[in-house]
Amino acid sequence: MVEDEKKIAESLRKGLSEQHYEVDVAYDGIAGRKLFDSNSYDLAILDINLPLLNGYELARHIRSYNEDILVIMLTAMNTTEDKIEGFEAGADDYIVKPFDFQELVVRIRALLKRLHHQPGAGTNILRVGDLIMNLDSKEVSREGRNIPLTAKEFQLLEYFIRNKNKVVSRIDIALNVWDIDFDTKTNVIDVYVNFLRKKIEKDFSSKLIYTQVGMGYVLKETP
Amino acid sequence: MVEDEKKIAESLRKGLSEQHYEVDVAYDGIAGRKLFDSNSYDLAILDINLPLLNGYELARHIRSYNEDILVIMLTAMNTTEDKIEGFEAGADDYIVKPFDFQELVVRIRALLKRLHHQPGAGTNILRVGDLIMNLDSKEVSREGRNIPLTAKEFQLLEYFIRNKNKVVSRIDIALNVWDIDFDTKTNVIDVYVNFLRKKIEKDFSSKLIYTQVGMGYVLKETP
DNA sequence: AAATCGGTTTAATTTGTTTTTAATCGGTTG
DNA sequence: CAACCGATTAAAAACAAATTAAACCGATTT
Repeated sequence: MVEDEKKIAESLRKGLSEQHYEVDVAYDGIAGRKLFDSNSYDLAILDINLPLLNGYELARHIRSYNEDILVIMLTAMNTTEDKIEGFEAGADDYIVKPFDFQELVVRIRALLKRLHHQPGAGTNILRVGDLIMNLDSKEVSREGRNIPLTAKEFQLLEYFIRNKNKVVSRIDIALNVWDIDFDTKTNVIDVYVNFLRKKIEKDFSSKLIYTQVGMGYVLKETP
Repeated sequence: MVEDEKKIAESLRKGLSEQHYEVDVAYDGIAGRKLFDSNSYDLAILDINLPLLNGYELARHIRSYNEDILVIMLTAMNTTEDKIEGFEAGADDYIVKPFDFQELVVRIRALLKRLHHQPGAGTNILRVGDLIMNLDSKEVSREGRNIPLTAKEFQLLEYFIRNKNKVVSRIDIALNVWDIDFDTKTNVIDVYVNFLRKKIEKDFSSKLIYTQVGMGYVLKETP
């Protein structure tokens, strides 16, 4: 928590400790930044009007180093513009003072429940944009249209989806989809990528599989 | 969105559509539940005082069926008890009417950014000043603009970044990026440094790669 | 047991991009 | 001012990927 009004800081720290949260407190922006740089936190509660470095800048600093840390802005500044700036700096929530302590606690809980929860963990469905893969029924569809795939095509696509936005090399693919070692002699992978492209891209409006010459392939949604 | 006041529902639907969100609307709790049972949504916006089935119950229904769907309560009920009940029913955010439409939009965005983001999937990112290199997606950007690099250019830049502020000799580069021994006959390195400079410095305000005559090159941020 | 079928792999060709070479230009230094 | 070092450019060579057709393989049918 970074909060320069020591009374508020202390009462919050006490309250949160009682809720079994571990809290470190800094009283100005620079001290807050130091804390974040040398520790590993789940969540940050930031005032905006802080000495030395304001809450927006501190939020941006935290965001640039770690996308996972949750950020709550806690401030008296209550115009919509302030809130928008707060969220743009990377905040996950924005609470206006004065506020009820209980509300802070439930909002913290709501955020933390998302932190270590793997989205999609319960389901056997993978998706990238409008492409949907059902791991149980082994069905794949795009724009609602069903696309029949063979076993190898399905495995390859599953590998791509599980590594979406990440360039995977032919060696990665060979190892994980074909269980073969480094073997330059074959071009099965290229052929299968071509098969997949024909089925999941041809007749559709947007590309999904991109070639990075000399590096591999990457499956990603067109923004 | 489940909202029984048709005027509000319609104006929100219109506004969100303009933000390129796809929105379905129901005007009572049971109709809302039907929508969720037969569709696959990312996010729900729920009023609390709804005919037939109230917002808390609907939120609980959604939660029991899918932990991933984000839920925003949007209601005139503004006591702390109401909020706590909303969050306990599984809400991710709670907005009190009347509210500014812009605030709703940024809060939706803040939630959605968490939805498909794999926490802990520590993104492999290197940065020097405003230059950002993503080792997973193999993307490089400066000042937010994307800069496509070829495989060798990428490897060379990665080597520079990993040795930032350090003068690296051509021999170092040859050894680490080209896997070749000291071979005066070639000038590939000079050519590639030139390629890089064209892509990451030309059209940008500051230099990054400096030549140390007789010693090598150094990548550093201009202070 | 042969023929067929779907799926997988190999091989060869075409196409496109990247990498390397080599020659020239330009500035700095002894 | 010439020798040297690096920058720049264009063209050649090398390489990587896309595409196509045909061969192969195993399961199933005839």
